[in-house]
Amino acid sequence: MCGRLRSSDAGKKAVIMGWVNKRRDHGSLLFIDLRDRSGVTQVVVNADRNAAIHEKAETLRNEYVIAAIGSVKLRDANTVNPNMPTGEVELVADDIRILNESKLPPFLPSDTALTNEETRLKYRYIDLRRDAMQFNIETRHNVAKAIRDYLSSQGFFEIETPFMTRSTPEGARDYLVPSRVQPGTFYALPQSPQMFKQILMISGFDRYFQIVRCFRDEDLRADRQPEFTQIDLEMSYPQAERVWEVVEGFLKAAFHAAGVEIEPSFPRMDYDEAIRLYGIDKPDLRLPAFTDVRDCFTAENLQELAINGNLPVIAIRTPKVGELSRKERDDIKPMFHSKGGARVYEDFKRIGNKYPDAAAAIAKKTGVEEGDLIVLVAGSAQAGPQTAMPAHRKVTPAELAIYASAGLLRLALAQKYADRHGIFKKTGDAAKDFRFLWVTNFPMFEWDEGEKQWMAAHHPFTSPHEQDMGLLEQGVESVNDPQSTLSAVRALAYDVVLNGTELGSGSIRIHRQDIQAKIFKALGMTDEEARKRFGFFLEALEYGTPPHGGIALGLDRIVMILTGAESLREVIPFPKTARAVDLMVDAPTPVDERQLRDLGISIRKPS
RNA sequence: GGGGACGUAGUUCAGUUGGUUAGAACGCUGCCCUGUCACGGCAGAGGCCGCGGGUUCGAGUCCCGUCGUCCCCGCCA
Repeated sequence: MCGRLRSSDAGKKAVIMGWVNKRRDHGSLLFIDLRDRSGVTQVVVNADRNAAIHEKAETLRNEYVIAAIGSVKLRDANTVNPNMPTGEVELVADDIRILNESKLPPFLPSDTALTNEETRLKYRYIDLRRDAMQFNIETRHNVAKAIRDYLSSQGFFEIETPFMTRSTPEGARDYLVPSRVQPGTFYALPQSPQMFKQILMISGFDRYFQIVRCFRDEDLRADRQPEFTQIDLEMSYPQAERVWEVVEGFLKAAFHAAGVEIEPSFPRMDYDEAIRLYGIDKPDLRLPAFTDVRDCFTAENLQELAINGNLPVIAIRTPKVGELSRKERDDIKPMFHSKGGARVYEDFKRIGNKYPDAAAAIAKKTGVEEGDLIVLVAGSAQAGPQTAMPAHRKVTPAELAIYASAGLLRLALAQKYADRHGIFKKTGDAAKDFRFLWVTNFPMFEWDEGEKQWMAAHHPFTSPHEQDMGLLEQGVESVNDPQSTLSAVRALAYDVVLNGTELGSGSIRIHRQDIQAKIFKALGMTDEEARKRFGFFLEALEYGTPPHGGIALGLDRIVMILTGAESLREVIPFPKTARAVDLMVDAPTPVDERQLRDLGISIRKPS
């Protein structure tokens, strides 16, 4: 209630409770800013009016919890504070009750400079009192509620699935939960409810959703936590487009709940095109696309520069960076992570001096403007042997190496010079600030050079394209061959991308047991192995499985983008550090020998 | 597994070429102050310079190791 008082409440009696945000002591007149989740109101205590209350108010300290009882008064015109929503009124205290005292916290919620994250995480309950965190958590609630309401209105049932389930060796590492009743065996926490939601389709709940925690034991990033929340959904008999409509619908509702009006439908792009234009399968459309400028050079130019002219020569344009100093140019090279022999030419001026014709052609083709930075990425003329070069794929591995290296550099440059080009700054125009994209037609399989076998690019339950069934048939006959036609099989898989962040990923699933068997075979699994791992699921597929498909979106990431947060930790109340530690509760910890004995577990000491 | 940044008062930071007693702001404590809202004034307390070792007459500063936080690559069906 602290933040709700307005001039219309003037004259009313009020009781407000909250934390002492700030005390300003003027001797016999003192002011208390009282804070709760709704905001801050100024409480006035005057010794002339009530000496006993004033004396008590003088003992108040930051973060004490108090009740202030009094009447709401319009402030005199010269004491109105236009910077706060409650600034036209104040509460004149008739009584102050100290509900609880507080030790001096290591930092104050009202501090302007942000304390280091280690301290914030250890004292998370203090950190969460901050305005910004209260706003993030409130936004999260509003977004989740809007999605629940929207999907419910579209006939989806929210159905829970188990957290203690079966370990599947594919994909991310599992978090394991030992069984006491059956020592030596383990449950796994779900990486996603994938198989359960498909089984729900087989069970006749033709529209399912769940806002559900998922667990993956992999290394963390700013946008990756070991436990995270997905908006998971699945529907029967859909075309991919129908799934997209549903997603666009709930995202519109979710963004509306956060005060942002977006207008579906979102643009669509083939995976191959995303790679060619942006070097990544989650393009940030706010930044310029690549330009392939290999035709701007003569054959002699390319030879002198030791560039392979049969591979793309990528011009990365970063707008409005301005003239770079020698040192700034030198700093570009370390930002470049070369994959498969790709090389960077960061000094475009030098190329301009040596090859003025080429530079002019490049400038024209990229549409460069005054102050834009151009950096070239190309393949080495002495490129090593192409070990895996499926002829069927539109983008070959050698090309991919160049596109991918350039894609990472494009983002790194845009990040580094964000202050100069200002592209990431919010304009207030949702169509510019939030660039959504569907990326479609992912490859079904990717060749794993280490394991010497094909892996599912999405997951093994994804349906191949109807037109590519022939390639699948042909490909399963040579599953150990990186040149196999499996490379050309497209999946009915799709990602929804926002500003370069993958929000979610889904697919139309396989509903026929014979095709599922072929996929497992392509992945190098024998019938026996497939039965062992997924037997229950394969069996279910044989009892009248409807065609079905779905998607899962990261709730944390959606809220992160909506709130402008720099990391997921800002939108998760109790997150973990980069080493997957909870600094507040201090987890994980060793456990008692007795607990281990019950579970039949002994710890192998790391050597 | 690899690369990088950081670690100094409760907090945010400064600390020169290695040189006497390690500073500032905010916060905190006490006193003063009747219209402040980043209130103001006076006085004061507060330091294992992350930890361990080394070089040196002398280390916050240089070297090695280690711990912690953050970012990136790998990894994340």
